[in-house]
Amino acid sequence: MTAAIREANAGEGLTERQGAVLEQALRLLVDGGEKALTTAGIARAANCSKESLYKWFGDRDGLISAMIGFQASKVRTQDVAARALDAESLERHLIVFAKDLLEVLAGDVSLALNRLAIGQASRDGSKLGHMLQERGRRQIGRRAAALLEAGRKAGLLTFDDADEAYGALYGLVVSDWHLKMLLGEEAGEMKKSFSRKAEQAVSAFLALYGTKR
Amino acid sequence: MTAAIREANAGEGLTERQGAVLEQALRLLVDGGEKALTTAGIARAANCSKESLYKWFGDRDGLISAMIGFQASKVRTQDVAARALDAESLERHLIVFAKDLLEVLAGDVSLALNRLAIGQASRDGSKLGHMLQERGRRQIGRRAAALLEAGRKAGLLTFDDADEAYGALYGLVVSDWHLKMLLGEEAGEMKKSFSRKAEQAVSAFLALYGTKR
DNA sequence: TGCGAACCGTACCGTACGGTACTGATCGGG
DNA sequence: CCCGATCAGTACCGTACGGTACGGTTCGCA
Repeated sequence: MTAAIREANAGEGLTERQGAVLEQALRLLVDGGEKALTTAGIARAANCSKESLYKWFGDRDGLISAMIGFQASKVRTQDVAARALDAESLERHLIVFAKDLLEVLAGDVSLALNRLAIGQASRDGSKLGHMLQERGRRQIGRRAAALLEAGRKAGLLTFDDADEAYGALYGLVVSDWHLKMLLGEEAGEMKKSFSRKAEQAVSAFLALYGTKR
Repeated sequence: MTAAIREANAGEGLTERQGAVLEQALRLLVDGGEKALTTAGIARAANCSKESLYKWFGDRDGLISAMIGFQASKVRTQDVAARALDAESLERHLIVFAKDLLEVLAGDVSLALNRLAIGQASRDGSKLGHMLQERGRRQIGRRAAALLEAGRKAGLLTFDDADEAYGALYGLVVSDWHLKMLLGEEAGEMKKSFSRKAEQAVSAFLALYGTKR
């Protein structure tokens, strides 16, 4: 935990103290939503002064941006070694990917940050939205793209447009669950069905884009 | 327009004046996001007094709830006549449904209300979220369920769990476009590809659940 | 014509937030 | 031992919002 934070700080050019402050800010956001994310509240929760907040992050928007960057740099998606790929291991990797995707999207920090960015999308020219897409989504997208490409190179998958294939995989896996969770549907019950959901989605995806059946 | 609003008012128990006020409030929300949705702003835009707003809707939350109900009752999804369904007409109906779904989700009022409900999901116990799901989503879901059931009865589709099949259709059609739009991605470019996207999604869906191929 | 209800416009109040300024304490280096 | 920098804690300011109260106007109705 602390090691991951220290690495995140290094990547973002933050001191350990600043990282701890951002951690508290994320906790406030997760617990109470955007309304709870006040400068006074953050200062109180993190035992720092408001003046320091403004010195370190400029203003409230800068602090929110730093929170997104900080959280993104904590999540590292390891690329799967793409060698020795057969039909069974491809399916296994796809299922793992699908479960990871569902669990990332259902994470409370991810949900809180997405809610925050969506709530500000109409006023800030979607700056936070782009940042969230670039720092969060794009990472896991690359991992999937690499996996799909490896499957294609191994003759296990067939598709012309990789983006289209990824879109189908994403849709089959996520469907409308993400939106339901963003709207506040209790995630507790859902999480137990993630495994089954992931297997079904991958099975359907392979039926569409696999070469085997 | 006015006829639709009058009908909406009747369904919601609103006077024409109140409907006009809600219309202005929706316009404010679409143009400026939640920040622009102030009681003073609504009163100014609708040429009414704040006192009337509180008299009619109770408080700000009541007004927002009324906005959701008002908008939902304006959109009426006509059920497709399910007779004389062959493979080609089923596909045509599915494509129309897919395009309608994408266009509804991309509508600026829908996006604004979803952003508003998502932004409040953490503080109000997802009351608005449930309302949006019940009044908006559920309607179009029923239309799809009826279509799928008709296809199954006609021997053109095969599935055990209708919800699962609908989830797959929804995911294939929408993928991550809805989230991208909620995050502020410009919808102008996207809309032109809705037709192609709908056809591809339906084609994939039929490959999964159709009996023909 | 007179009356009362509804309502617009505005002024008003309490509160809460973003951001700034000040004070005092801690601490490392010369 | 002192100096400068950093920072916590707090007080403070301007603003904007939700909600309420009040004067003036319109309009239906008896």
